[in-house]
This record gives sequence, structure tokens and C-alpha cells, in this order.
Amino acid sequence: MTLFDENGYDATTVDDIAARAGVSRSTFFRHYRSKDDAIFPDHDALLTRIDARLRASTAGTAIVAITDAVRIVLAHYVDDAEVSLRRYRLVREVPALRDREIASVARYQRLFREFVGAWLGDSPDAGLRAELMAASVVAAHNQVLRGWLRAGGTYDPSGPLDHALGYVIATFRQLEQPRDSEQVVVATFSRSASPQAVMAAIQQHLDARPG
Amino acid sequence: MTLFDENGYDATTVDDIAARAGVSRSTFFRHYRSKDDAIFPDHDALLTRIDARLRASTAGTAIVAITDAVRIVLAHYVDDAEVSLRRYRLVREVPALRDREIASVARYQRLFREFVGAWLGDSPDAGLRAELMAASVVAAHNQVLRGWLRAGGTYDPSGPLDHALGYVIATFRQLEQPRDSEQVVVATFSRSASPQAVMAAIQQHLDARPG
DNA sequence: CGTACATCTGAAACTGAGTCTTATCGGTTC
DNA sequence: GAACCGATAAGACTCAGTTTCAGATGTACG
Repeated sequence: MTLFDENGYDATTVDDIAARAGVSRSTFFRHYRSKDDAIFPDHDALLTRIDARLRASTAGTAIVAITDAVRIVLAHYVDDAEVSLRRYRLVREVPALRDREIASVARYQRLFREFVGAWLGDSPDAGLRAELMAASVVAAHNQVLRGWLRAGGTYDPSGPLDHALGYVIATFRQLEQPRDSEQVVVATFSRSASPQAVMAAIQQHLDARPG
Repeated sequence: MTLFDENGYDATTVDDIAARAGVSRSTFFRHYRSKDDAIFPDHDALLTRIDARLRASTAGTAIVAITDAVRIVLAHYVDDAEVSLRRYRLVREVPALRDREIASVARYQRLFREFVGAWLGDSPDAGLRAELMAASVVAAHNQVLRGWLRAGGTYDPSGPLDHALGYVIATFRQLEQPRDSEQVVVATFSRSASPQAVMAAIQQHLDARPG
């Protein structure tokens, strides 16, 4: 990282890195698959954790699992704020790294898509909905993460994340359920009923609605 | 493409390609920025077209612009079905190309995000909503395109695309408007009013709602 | 017709990432 | 002490991508 900051990413060779680390080039490549891999060393492990978290859930707890999984990813960045910020500044500058990061994000999205797809089963449009939900969940995470990184990691992004995820979940939940406008409620009351009694009756009816 | 099919992507060197094309290595690199670029030669041009289409729109016609733009992209694949299918089979096999494609898609998503962001202005959650809409639009396109490619390009994907985009638009439109349950309509009628008159009055009220 | 200029092309050297092969060192087991 | 195993090192090798120089082709102008 220090070398990259000093000389730029492209101008820093693997030999330079190895020399600074006091090891040989061979050893560098035994530890990291590639030059970029040294910058994103733990994506694989995190991906495995996310996969495990999702697999540990059943259809009934799908939303909790998704929320949890996204929280895990964000926490992973926040827990290492210093590294995350440094990497963010670097990735923003170097197109090759940006592409690499995007490819990583796509792998998370794929996990979510497969999970949601299995969750939705063979309901109509399941494929489309799985794709959309996965994309939305990942996009929500990225939006919150980017905001936090741009601000220099100066606040706790848990609130914004929950807000964003709530937004996503509301979006899809809403779509799954018929709009209230498609329901018709007809109520009749005695003319002599008190306003309180009318309100109580209406409230009771609303509370009894499914969903 | 033929060489890639015969020997695999990695095993085919740029020298091989140049030799087969009857040009020198230099000439190859003058035409294509890189080896992958020979497989995705017109992404840049398409990206420019999409950008132009979006810029040509105003806030009032944003949804039409987005729909149009996505249709342009899909049409670009469908018009060259043979090439698209061949490339699809190749990209599916070679991780490096998959990553490259994902990075390209991210560029479209970025265009949409900026456009939607400008469209939404500084309304609350504009950043989040722009991110989500862009991700959803791109995801919808990809889902339709992948289905078409997997089926060997044997049908016209316009219908599925419109369906998917309709789903996306409905999702967000719904979210933009307050749910009917949050509106309270209190109506009083003369006891002597006919059912028809009551219905007409209600209908008139519903029609007058904003949105 | 000849000259100046721009564009396209080719040849070849060069850098650097990533692979692979071989050798050495340190520690462990029997 | 011998056999073995993991980590490291050294160095050759392939190939993508860059750069530099040189030749070829076409074009405008005097």
C-alpha cells in the first residue's frame, strides 16, 4: 500500500513489493494469486462466510438471512476502516482495480441471486425477481458503503444500511402484496353510534387484514 | 473467434490471431486495445449511444428514455445474434472474459445511475433510489438477455424485456406514491341519495387523486 | 512530375505479470 | 542419522501490452 501510494499502482512492480516485504517474488505469488489479490486478500473468505450465512437459513427466515449477510459484509469493511479507506482511495484511481472490485461485487450478487432464486422456487417471474432483489440488495449495500467511504469512515453506517435495506425490502414486499386500493371495505354504522365506537370498529377491521 | 473455439482463449496468443488475420501484431493492437477488446469491440460505441439517448431526455420523459436505452442495448445483441451467441458461449467458459463483461455492464449501470440521480434531483434518498433503479434496470436487462442467450436466441425477447421493465417501473412507481392506506377519505352522503349517486361521487373523488 | 505530409503497417526491442522448474533451508518423524 | 515435508528462493520462460523506428501507401500542393 505504501509503495502504491508513493509511486502509483502501475509503476510499482511485484519485485518492488517483494523487496520491500523482504521476500522473493516467488513467495509473493505463493501468498497472493496476483498483484491485485494483495489488495483484496480476503474477498474469498468473506464470500465463503456469506455463502454459509445464506445456506444456514430456511425460506421462512430468508429476509433475516439477507439482512444479516449484508451486515456482515459492511461490518467487514468498517472493522478495518483504515485499510478500507486506503484501498478505496487507491481503487478509485486505478481502472484495473475498479474492474477487479466490480467483479468481486458481482460474485456476491450471484450468491444472493441463487439464494433468492431457491427461496422463491418456481413462482411466476421467480428468475426475474431473484435477479432484481439480488441486484437491489447489493446496490443498497454499495450505496451505503460508498457514502461511508467518501465521508472518510467518520460515522457508523449501520443506521443508513438498515434504512436502505428497509427500503429494498419494502419495495419488494409491497409488490408481492395486492394494493389496498384493490380491496374494498364497506362498513355501515348505526347513526346513533358515537365517533369513538365508529373508530374502534374501523380500527378492528384494519387490524384484522392479512399481511 | 474460430481460433478461440479451436484452442481455447488462453492458449490462443495475439500472434496467432494476427497471423490468422494476415496482419502483424502491431496492427492488431492498433485496432484493439487488448486481447479481450477484440471480443467486445463495440461496447464503447454502444455506451456512447446510450449516454446520448439518456441525455436527450428531460425529467418528464425519463421513463421513456430509460426504456428506450435498454431496448437499444438489447437490440444491439439481438441484431447480431450469431456473434452474440458465439461470444456468450466463450465468455461463459473464460473467467477473465466474464470479469471483463461484468465491468462493461457496470459502466452502463453507472450511466443510468447518473441519469436517474439527476432526474431525482435532491429529493430525499435520491442517491439510494438512483442506485437501486439503475441496478434494477440493468439487472432486468441482463436477466432477459441471459434467458434469450441460453435459449440460443430462438425467440424475440422484446416481450420479456417490456414485461421485466414494466415490473421494475411498477416497483418504483408504487414506492414513490403513498399507499392508499395512508390516505383517509371521509365522505358523507344524504341518506336519500341513490346508490348510483353515491358511487358516482366516490368515483369522482378517486379519479381526482394525484398520481 | 516531384515534394511534403499524414496514415497505415511492420519489425523488433523492452517491460512486467504470471507460470514453472529446480534447488536450498529448517523442522519433524522414525 | 536418514527420510520427509513445507516454505522459500533463484531463474528461466511465455505472453500481453508498450514503445520506437522504419517502410509503405495515399493525398494535397506547387
